[in-house]
Amino acid sequence: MIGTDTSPDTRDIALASAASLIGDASRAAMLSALLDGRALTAGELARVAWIAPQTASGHLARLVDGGLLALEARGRHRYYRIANADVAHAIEALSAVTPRPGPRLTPNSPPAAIRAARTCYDHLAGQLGVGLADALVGRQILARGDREFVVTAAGAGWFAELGVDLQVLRQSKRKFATTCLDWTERRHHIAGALGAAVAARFFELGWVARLEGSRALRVTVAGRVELDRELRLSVHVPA
Amino acid sequence: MIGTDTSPDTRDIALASAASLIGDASRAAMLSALLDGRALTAGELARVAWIAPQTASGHLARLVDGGLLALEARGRHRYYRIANADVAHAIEALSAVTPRPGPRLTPNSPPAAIRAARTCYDHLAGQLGVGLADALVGRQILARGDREFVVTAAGAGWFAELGVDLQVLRQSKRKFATTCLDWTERRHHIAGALGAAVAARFFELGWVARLEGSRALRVTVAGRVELDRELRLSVHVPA
DNA sequence: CCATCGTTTCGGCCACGGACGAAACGATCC
DNA sequence: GGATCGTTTCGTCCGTGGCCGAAACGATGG
Repeated sequence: MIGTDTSPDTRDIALASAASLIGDASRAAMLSALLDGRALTAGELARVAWIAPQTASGHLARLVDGGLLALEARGRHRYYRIANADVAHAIEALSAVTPRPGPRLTPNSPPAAIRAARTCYDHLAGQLGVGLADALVGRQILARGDREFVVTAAGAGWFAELGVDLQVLRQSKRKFATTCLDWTERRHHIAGALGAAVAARFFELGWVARLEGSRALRVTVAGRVELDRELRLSVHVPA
Repeated sequence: MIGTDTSPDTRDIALASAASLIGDASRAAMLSALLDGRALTAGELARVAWIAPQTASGHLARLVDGGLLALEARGRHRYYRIANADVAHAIEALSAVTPRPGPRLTPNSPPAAIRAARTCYDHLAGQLGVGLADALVGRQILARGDREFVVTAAGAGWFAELGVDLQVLRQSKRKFATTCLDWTERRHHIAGALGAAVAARFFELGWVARLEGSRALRVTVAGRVELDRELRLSVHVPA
């Protein structure tokens, strides 16, 4: 016997409204494009979704109103980005549900490039992200906590060498170094302020570069050399 | 510059279609009612969502077709349940996105009962689930792996005493003991075959009981006594 | 066999909302 | 100031989809 006469739960309509915001092809395309944590302009998002600017504008307003996107006006451009990590996580989780179960067709596994290395919101994910986390834990630069990573005493030096200022990161309001479950690898990688800072340094140092029009990353030759030298971390390069 | 002319990605429409299936008030109510892993009949689900049976039937067919629900016909009843853990996880993640950000209204925190103890798909969650996982790890009955829990040599005896046959569980096709991130506690609890078996034993032993019409659980007096005796685990009882 | 019950199929109504054209708005640049 | 560009607002069209009444279907039970 089920709650025989529970009136419609407000929690359920919250669920439904969030889902229905994502559940439109145009909005899904835009959200998907924002999933790497960058902020894009309304016009760019309109092109991503193949719709007219005024249509995109309407969608974006609804997404902001629903708390899924954050808006930052800069000059005559308006930059939209994913509002917070919860939203990113929900979208990732949704894309993990198999459209059609059973022995139907090929499981439609994600392209090799995106499994090898990508950004998740604003930090590194995929085999690169997971491998990095493992390597740092293995070298006792990080310790794996319950829901977060901790920088060891010895590890602080390593981050300083990398050019990441831990003091600054700790002052931010953001969680320092949370664990984030990777949807292709099903293992944890480093999120939070530390994860974002490390990813930023990797870009600055030219160790990784974006594959255009995708969240996938390419590990550069320099990156391969340095990651192997620093951490004995070898990154598989997809064909 | 964004992927200037990437044609509409099939991955995006998969995301959109999954989300739009959840993004209807009636379907959300039904899915929410099924989140504890039970199988309910079409009629029950119609009452849950306050719609006519024929309307529910249409919704349910679409959910099955979309791979979100599994269907089991038994006599003249048809039982629907959540298709797999990925779907349950996506729904949980979606309900974690705050409908309205910022200092708008009350953060609308989940009711105390549901934070204290509930089922997640088919295993224990909330403070009870997280506390249980912590206690088992603390007593070295379980070891916390990267994406799963492992039963220690000493721990096997404890599960035998509880009445959980690990041999049988290991033969199932299902993952043995995965970690599942709890959306209220933001910490891991025990999912997979082991999580389900432990939850089932807790019900059988009368340690927990369902609060009717909800996923929330009540820890019985017997359960409190035994959990404290076995694991020094004290469960907070909400007012 | 007929009655009943749970469920699904069919048909039709109606509304929500996504699409774009046109136009207004606001910032930037000359 | 005037031209341009990115963006939003307004108005309108139109298709998708949720809803229910009626009826068919299939299993159960007398």
